[in-house]
Order: sequence, then structure tokens, then C-alpha cells
Amino acid sequence: MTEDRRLTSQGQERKQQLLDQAAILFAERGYAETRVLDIVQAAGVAKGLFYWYFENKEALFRDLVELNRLNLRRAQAEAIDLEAEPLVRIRQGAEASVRYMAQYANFFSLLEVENLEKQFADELRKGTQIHTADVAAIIRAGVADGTIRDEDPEVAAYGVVGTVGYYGHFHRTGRLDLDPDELAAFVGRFVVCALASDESIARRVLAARRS
Amino acid sequence: MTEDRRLTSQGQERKQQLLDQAAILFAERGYAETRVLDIVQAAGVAKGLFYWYFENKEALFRDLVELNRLNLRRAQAEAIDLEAEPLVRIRQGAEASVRYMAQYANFFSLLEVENLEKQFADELRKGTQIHTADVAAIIRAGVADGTIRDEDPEVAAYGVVGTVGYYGHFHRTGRLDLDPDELAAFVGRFVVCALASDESIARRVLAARRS
Amino acid sequence: MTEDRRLTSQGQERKQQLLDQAAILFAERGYAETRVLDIVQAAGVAKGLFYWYFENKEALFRDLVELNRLNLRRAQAEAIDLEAEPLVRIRQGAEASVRYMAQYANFFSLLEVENLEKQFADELRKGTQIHTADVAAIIRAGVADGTIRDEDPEVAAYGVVGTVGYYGHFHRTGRLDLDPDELAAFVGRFVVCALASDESIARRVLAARRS
Amino acid sequence: MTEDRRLTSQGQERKQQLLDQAAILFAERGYAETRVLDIVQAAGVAKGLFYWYFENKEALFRDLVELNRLNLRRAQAEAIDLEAEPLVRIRQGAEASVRYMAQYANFFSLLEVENLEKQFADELRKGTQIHTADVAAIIRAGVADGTIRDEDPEVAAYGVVGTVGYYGHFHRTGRLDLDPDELAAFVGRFVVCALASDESIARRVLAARRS
DNA sequence: AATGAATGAGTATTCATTCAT
DNA sequence: GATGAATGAATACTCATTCAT
Repeated sequence: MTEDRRLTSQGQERKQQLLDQAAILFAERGYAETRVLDIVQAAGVAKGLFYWYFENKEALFRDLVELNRLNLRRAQAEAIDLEAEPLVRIRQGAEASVRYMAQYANFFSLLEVENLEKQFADELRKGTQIHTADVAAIIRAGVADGTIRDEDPEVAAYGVVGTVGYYGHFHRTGRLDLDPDELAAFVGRFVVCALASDESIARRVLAARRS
Repeated sequence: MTEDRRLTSQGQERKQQLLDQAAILFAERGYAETRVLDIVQAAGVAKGLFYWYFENKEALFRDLVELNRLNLRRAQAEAIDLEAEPLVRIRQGAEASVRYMAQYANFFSLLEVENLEKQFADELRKGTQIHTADVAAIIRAGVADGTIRDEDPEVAAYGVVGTVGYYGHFHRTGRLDLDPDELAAFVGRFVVCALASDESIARRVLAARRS
Repeated sequence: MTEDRRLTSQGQERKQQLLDQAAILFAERGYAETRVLDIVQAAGVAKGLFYWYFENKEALFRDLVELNRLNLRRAQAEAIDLEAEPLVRIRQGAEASVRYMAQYANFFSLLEVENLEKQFADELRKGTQIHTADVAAIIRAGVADGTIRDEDPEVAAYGVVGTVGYYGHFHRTGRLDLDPDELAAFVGRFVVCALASDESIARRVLAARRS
Repeated sequence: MTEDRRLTSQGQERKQQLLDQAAILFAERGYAETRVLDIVQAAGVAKGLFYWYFENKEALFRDLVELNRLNLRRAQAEAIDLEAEPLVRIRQGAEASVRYMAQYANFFSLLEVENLEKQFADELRKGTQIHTADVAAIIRAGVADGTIRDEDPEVAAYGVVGTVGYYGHFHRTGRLDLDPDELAAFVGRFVVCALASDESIARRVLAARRS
């Protein structure tokens, strides 16, 4: 019953507060382990208010994911130089993703729910699908101009997305204590090397890094 | 109530039945979404019997994970030629892992629980840690003999484990319909290229493939 | 907060709007299934406003019942010819009631709440009681002058009230698609026949019908 | 999750206990006002057990209604002499119904839910429909052989069902303190007089009463 | 008058686990 | 070993009502 309710600015703030607290708690304990009661208590409001702003717990979660996904895409778009050659774009996107994931760890860990909460799987996978398709397109261009090894672009794209995601995960869960920029640089090197058709190309792309 | 009970052969079968059904259900719906009731119904026994064989739901899960982990390590050990050079061993291990994950998809998806069910995270991570340490040791050897790019072995090891894991995940969830051997080969190429210090080394390692 | 507030004419309209919508919703779904939110949404106003016009949901309901009861009694009073003989008066009252119930189906169905919402039962029954007592008085006169079968007037009165009520209910709920006048005539015949002490009297009373 | 579970005899008893207590409470307070907790407490068992035997509160209610409806039909069937003339059968059915309703007041009052709990209306009405159709068939026979006034049998049938129902209601709610047999006899006279085509027929039918 | 925000008591339902037979 | 019965803590969600603006 929350359709497209008009919210006052106070209402907007309250809603954001709930989203923020929920993100933190979901990240800390997982979705299933977080009670609506925990969320409202963290936000310091009454239980009923939750349902003023959200249809239910699931809807809040979807909101959060959607928001996060948009932000990630924005971060990637900003980082990618559309004029650059394919491998450079891949590197830029991967690095931006790693940095974003490090910065908004709470939000991003939500996406891992894809793996377990089967109820969200379909929807979440669509997001991954889109991301992968973007990467695949770039890879296709790279294969075409000979800078990327001749692999199935679709399959290779999963490698990029997966590597980025896994490094994000390991970093978030405290098993890599590099600072985000170092990690991003490492991941950039990793995927560039994995994909480059030729050593010299990899070197060129990695050298371009400093510019 | 399950201490170190001696089971008759019929009992062993029953227990295995429960383990198998549980693995399927956990894979299908996730741990939290699978009720004890679902498991016993799938196995066609009464609810009470579950607790004759298992301490509780969590214990069953741990059993399953343990079993799975052992099998994976065995599969890897069998695939790895201890005499071979580091990159070849990496490739062999990665390929064996992908094949194993494809074959025992149900069992393997349990390990993804690491991401979400916080109650198991610590334990599961230890397993990943061990695996990563093994890989890191090989990488270290490769770095030492110059066949692997000079990156922090620990960090690079996560790349290998992560890539393997992610490809397993994508394959399991139906987004890569390559057959397991093709996928394994692809992943082998991916990690070898990502790590090799030199193009010719990568080529050599990949050529060794056919032997 | 609603004591004896003076309402502007706009206020009167708003209040009537709420009453009307509430009547429709109560008729459609019943009292318990109708939320205050439903009522205000149907009337197109904000939730808080409800409590400007009504003490609470129960008070609105009582208002509605009271209003309806008065109207019904007025309709009956208008239809009954005080000079006529008892059975004629019974017939006139019954016919008027059926017509009223058909016309104001929404409002009238409120009275059926007597049956279920225990919180209103006592009050609603008092209304039925008054109505029954009126009918009983007429029957008593009929028994006295020999035109009505010698039954306990109280008991017989419930028969009249009940018959009228049930036909109203069945008509309202769409199981009798006679037009209201036909139904009223039928009910008139039914109760007259049920009560008349003698066939010729029944005939006379029913013949008087056309006048 | 109660499909067609095998119940032990102990289980059967427990289930019946719950049904009985629920019937009493529903009659006392109404459906909506009765909490599942009330039912289990009245039966002296834990809350969870309710859901071992019933899908939910609504399912219990439907069970109860179904059971009751079957019993009523059985009581009617036993009371009706299939050889007798139509009006006699009507009288027998009506009297049996009144007696049944008086005896199983708790159960029977459930059917009044038809009037209010719109969520059950459709299903409950089907029951009324069947009952009415039975009565209509008898009336049709009576109209055909000239013993019943020439009215639409469908419409007249509602009069019988309604009269019986309403008297049951008034009796149940304490506004008629006749004993059940007296009330049944009165209702029998009422419907016979209301329907008989002729005074002498009514007298004959009512005289047959004593046999 | 009017609105959107806020409250919190109340309730159905789930499900892991234990028990009696 | 095996079954069905029983337990009760935990939790999402509803909704009448009140409040601040």
C-alpha cells in the first residue's frame, strides 16, 4: 500500500534512514537474519512506520538493490573513457567497480544475495546479465580488432564480472587488506592479462594506466 | 543424540538418503528456505526420524560441506601432477575444480553459503583459506622461478580461486551452457594467461594441455 | 473530538461523503473487513481527516445504523394506514419494509451486523425488539378481533419481522431477481396467509391490496 | 500442509477437541473475534498444534461448516417421510431444522456468518442454495397437485428457509424462550399456513401432526 | 480543515526441536 | 528405528488511533 505516495521532505529523509539502516544490517547479518524490528529500532522509529514507507521487507530489499545497481552503473560510466580502446575500457570499468564495491561495501554485499536467497535470484540475475552483456560487447570489439584473445565474448565477460565480484567479496570480508586503489589496480592488471591477445598489448594498456 | 552411534546398513542408507535430498533442496532453495520437513518428506520418512540421524539441521549442513570439501580436494589432488611446473599445476587444479563443480553442482553450491549465512561464514572461510593458501604456495614457486608475474601470491591466489568459483556458479545457474570440459579448458586458459609472466610461457603451458 | 462541532456546509458534505462510502464498503465487505483507510481512500481524503468528523470507526457505524433505522420507521409509518384493520396494517408495513430494504440495500445490510459483530449485538437487537413489539401489538389486536390465528403475538411477530428480513437479505444478495414491488407483494401475501385466521379474511385483505 | 494426513486415534480426538472448542468460541464471540490462541487455550494445547491439524483458521471454519451442514441434512432426511404429501414434508423438514438448530446452537450459528463475513459468503450460499432447491422441488409438487398456493416455487422456498432460519436465530439469541418442540410446532404451523392453498388443507396437514 | 507521519498493541503463522509410543 | 504428536519462541504484518504541521 505504498504505491506512489507523496512524501514530504521529512518523509523522504525517514525513508532514506530506513534504507540506510537496513543496508547496514543486511550486510552485517544477512537478509534472513535481519528482522524488520531490528531495522526500525536501528532507525529509532516504531514498527508500524516501516510499513508506511515499504510494502514489506522484500520490497525494501528490492529498492535497495535497484538503487545500488544504478549507482554502480553510474560509477562505471563515469570511469570509462568511451574513446579508449576496448581493453582500456575493460580495465577502467573493472577498476571503477572494485573501488565502488570497496566504498559502498554495505550496499554491494546485497548483490551476493543472488547466490543464496533463491527468491531474489531471477531479478538479481537480470542485473548481472546486463552488466555481463555490456562487458561482452566491449570484448567483442577487442576480439574484432585483435587486441583481445579469441574467446567467446560472452564466456570471457563472465570472467571479468566474476573476478571483479570475487575480489570485491574477499576484500569486503577482510581477507585482503590492500587499500582499494591498490586492489583496483591489481584487478585491472589481472583481467587485462587474462584477456590480452598479446603481451605488448597488455603492456601498452597497463602503461596507459598512469595517464 | 547422534554422538557416535553405530548404524546398521539400512540406517546408513537412510542417512545417505537424507543427505542426498538435503543437498538437492539446499541447492534449489538455499539453506534457510529449506525446512527439515521438506527434507524428510523428500526422503519419505517421518519428521522425528531426522533427529535420529542428525543432531540438527545445522549439523547435517556441516556434514554435507565437510564431505564435499574432502571430495573436491581429492579431485584436485588427483588432477595435479606434482612434478609439473607451477602454472601447469594451477591449470590442472583449476580445471579439475571446474569439472568437479559441474558434476556435483548440488553439493558444491553449498559452499556459496559462505556469502550469506553468517552463521557458517567463519567455518566455510577457513576452507577457502586453506584452498587459497595451497594455490598461493604454487604461485610463490612460479614467481620465484619467473614463470608467474610478480604479484603478491596471496592476492593472486584469490584471483584463481575466485575465477574458478564464479565460473562454477554461472555454469551451475545455467548461464553458461558449455559442456564441463570446454568450460574447464576455458578457465584453465583464463588463469594461465592472467598469471603468466610471459606470452611464451603461457603458450607452452597451454600447449602442454593436450598431453 | 467530535462532540457537537458546528460544521460548515463543505464540512457537512465531506461527512456525508464518508458516511456514504462507508455504507457501501460495509455492505460489500462487512464491518470488520472494512478499514478506516478504505473509507477515506474511497472518499478521497487523508486518513487523519476521518477523526475530525467521527469519534472512531464504531461511532460512524452507529451513526449509520441510527440514520437507517429512523428512515425505515418513517417509511413504515408512511405506508401504514392507522385506520385499517390489523392484517392490512401488517401487510402494509411488511411491503413498505421490503421496498425500503430493496431501495437502500447498502444501508440496510448494516442491520444484519446483529448476527455477527457481537460488539453491536445488544444495541442492534434493541432496534429489532422495538420493531417486533410494534408488530406484536398489531397482531394482538388481530387476535382479539378474530382476524388473526390465535398464536402468541410475540412469537408470531418474529415471524413477520424475520420473513421480511430474510427476503430482504436474499434480494440484496442477488438470489431473487424480482423487482421490489413484486417481491413486496409476495411477502405481503406470505405473511397475511401465515397469520390470517380464516381463508376469507386472507382473501379480503389481499383483495384490498389494489385499492 | 494438512493434506490427507493419517491421524492416529489420539490425533482424531485432538482434532475433534479443537473443532468443538472452536465452534463454541465462534458462537460466543464470532469468527473474527476468536483468536487461534483462544481456541488452543480452550483445548489446552500449544499454539503450534493447531497448524498440525488445520491449514489455518479459515480451513477449520470451513471444516466446521461442512460438518454441520451434513448433520443438518441428515436430520432433515430422517424427519421427512418420503411418502407423505408435499406440505407434510415441508412441515417435517421445517420442524426438524428448528429442532436441530436448537440442539446444536453453537454449530448452527456459524452459518449466520453468511451474512457478514463476506469472505465465506459464496461458499456458504451454495449450501443455502441446495437447501432452497430441495424445498422448491417439494413446493413445485404441491403447486402441481393443488395443495400449495400458486406462487413461484423458488421464491416461496426462500420463505420457508428464511422463516426457519430466522426463528432459529431468535431462539438462539434468547429472544424466544419456548422449548424447542413448541417452537418447532409453531414454525410448522406458520409455514404450512403461509403456503397452503386452502384452509382445509392446512387443517388436514396440521392435524396429521399428532400421528 | 486537512495532510502525511507516527505509534504500538494485537495476531496469524512458521518451524526447529523434543516427546511418547 | 520409526512414527505422528506436541511444543513454543520467533516474526512479519495490520490497522485503529493520535500527532505535528
